[in-house]
Amino acid sequence: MVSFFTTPLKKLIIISGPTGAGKTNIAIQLALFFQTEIISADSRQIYKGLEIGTAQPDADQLKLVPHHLISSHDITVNYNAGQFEKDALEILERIFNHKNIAIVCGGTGLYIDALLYSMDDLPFSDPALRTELNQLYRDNGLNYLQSQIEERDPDFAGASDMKNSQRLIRALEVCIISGLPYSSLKKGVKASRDFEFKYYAILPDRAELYNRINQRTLDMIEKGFVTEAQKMFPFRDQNALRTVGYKELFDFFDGKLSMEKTIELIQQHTRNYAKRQITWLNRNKDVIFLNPENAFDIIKEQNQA
RNA sequence: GGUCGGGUGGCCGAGCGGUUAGGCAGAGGUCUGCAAAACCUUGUACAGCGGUUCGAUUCCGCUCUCGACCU
Repeated sequence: MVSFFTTPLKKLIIISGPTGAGKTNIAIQLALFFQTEIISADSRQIYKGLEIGTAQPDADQLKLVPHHLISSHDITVNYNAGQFEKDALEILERIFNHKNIAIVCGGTGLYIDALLYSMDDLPFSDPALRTELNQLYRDNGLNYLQSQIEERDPDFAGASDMKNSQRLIRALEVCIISGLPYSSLKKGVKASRDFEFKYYAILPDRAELYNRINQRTLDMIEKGFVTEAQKMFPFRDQNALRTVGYKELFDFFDGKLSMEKTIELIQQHTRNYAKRQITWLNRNKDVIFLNPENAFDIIKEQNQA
């Protein structure tokens, strides 16, 4: 029964979409319009020192609107989706204390899903165990991981990730920590959130998107991306630096690539990344796709009180 | 003009008388704590024309073409 005294739910507006679609600007415009704050959902913009290469909002933009989880972590930190879920919920609660609308902006689909739909209560990864499993994989190959999984979690063994060492290692890790099969712990039950959301994806047409990506790469170089990457060179083994742009520039520093080839590869790999993001968004029926041109107006209309 | 090498799918690149090279790109896809990551699916191409052969991308000849060297 609908009550007159039901307090209206707080609302979360998600601005996602592939890299280079123009999310940042739209999110800032919306934040200004709704007088609220932005939580970034980007697995790489979270790191300090990657300002140019991950296209973080610049100083002026950051002054316009309060941002969260931008340049907030040291590059030696191993951040992850589970942590993001916790952090984002916490920040969101603070924002909702005095605002009715909050904005999440970012292209890391897994992080957004974690926030919106929650993750099962699986154990976090244990660094020591993770290192050990990585070592075992290096020494004994994929076959070893596969046979371990077949033993501990036959149901998972039927899944399609049997050639994916990364997923195999995580599954094994969960089996070992919990003493239970990984697949038995994946309940797939969505936690209920005390806010409602609108999940938008900014999506230019493919040719336009690729043009933007190519141009933006050139702009980054112009802004000093090479110098920024040089500073990060000593940290190349950190997960934070397993990132499009930095990887290619590291090869350039190693003398493996010409600058021309480096730029070409950065553009190409960024396009590949964008395509994967689109694939991710496509399968989610909550996602509302919008053109960059009219996205702001439509979102404004759909969310005005 | 002569000699010697080469010409393989959008690109790189093996190979061989009869069997799928492979990689990259492109396209599509997977996705529960590394996600800008990791992984999966997808391409019948051998310069052209003749010849040899049961069979030629692979052998021979010619043509075209690229490169190197010589005159």
